[in-house]
Amino acid sequence: MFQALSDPTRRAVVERLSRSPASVSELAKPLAMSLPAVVQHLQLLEASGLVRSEKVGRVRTCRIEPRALRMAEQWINERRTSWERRFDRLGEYLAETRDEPSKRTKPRK
Amino acid sequence: MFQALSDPTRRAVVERLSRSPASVSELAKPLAMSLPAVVQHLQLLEASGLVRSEKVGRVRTCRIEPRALRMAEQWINERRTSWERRFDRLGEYLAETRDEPSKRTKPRK
DNA sequence: CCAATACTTAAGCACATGCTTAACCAATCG
DNA sequence: CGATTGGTTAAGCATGTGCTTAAGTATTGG
Repeated sequence: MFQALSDPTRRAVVERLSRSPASVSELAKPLAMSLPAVVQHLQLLEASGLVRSEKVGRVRTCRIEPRALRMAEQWINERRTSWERRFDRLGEYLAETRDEPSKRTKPRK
Repeated sequence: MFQALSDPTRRAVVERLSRSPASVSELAKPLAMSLPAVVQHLQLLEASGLVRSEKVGRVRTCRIEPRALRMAEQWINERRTSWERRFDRLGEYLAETRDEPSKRTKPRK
């Protein structure tokens, strides 16, 4: 999924789709590349779960899948907050042990 | 930055660093690859701003940079909420126009 | 029905990526 | 000191990625 978001073209597609669903050729229009190239990107986005699409008649309409985005968001959030919590505890520890030399020596185990 | 997060090894490193800072060889230990390979991943992570490191003596200590994570998180969040807001408005529209046939015909243009 | 539209499939190619090994440098340790 | 530890640099290689063009296949408007 991060794999899918790692390409600028695909992020542009996600950005476009975050506004409204669109057909393949609508998505391709602003992108300086051939239509098959765009389709390949869409296949990857769909495989990653970030985009869903369905074909009616001869036009395939693509829309974003917010659940996948939410998962990616959550992964990052967990790592970040995990670190920040640790950082906060360290701050508290430093505050507590300030001017307390007895607690500053040998805090290990 | 998403580029940096697109590799499983690098996500593992971020995961490890989200718990606590670590030296290069500590990071390398659980990874089934040579040390230079790990260093290359670290260089990429550092170039992306996700990780910061400093060398004291002969050991380089790496730590996570939460600001970069926050930015990635925010990018995803914006796209997701943009879509969900649109979705909500559509829901309202449908609710409003329910049982109002005059508004349901020819909404185009 | 015929042609235009909207993709789709397939093959191929250039460059990026993720490794490897070998050789090297600089701090420590005994 | 000389050996070890912790990391760095460089070169090379296999595979992956992001395109391309060419040649399809359905659908649909006139």
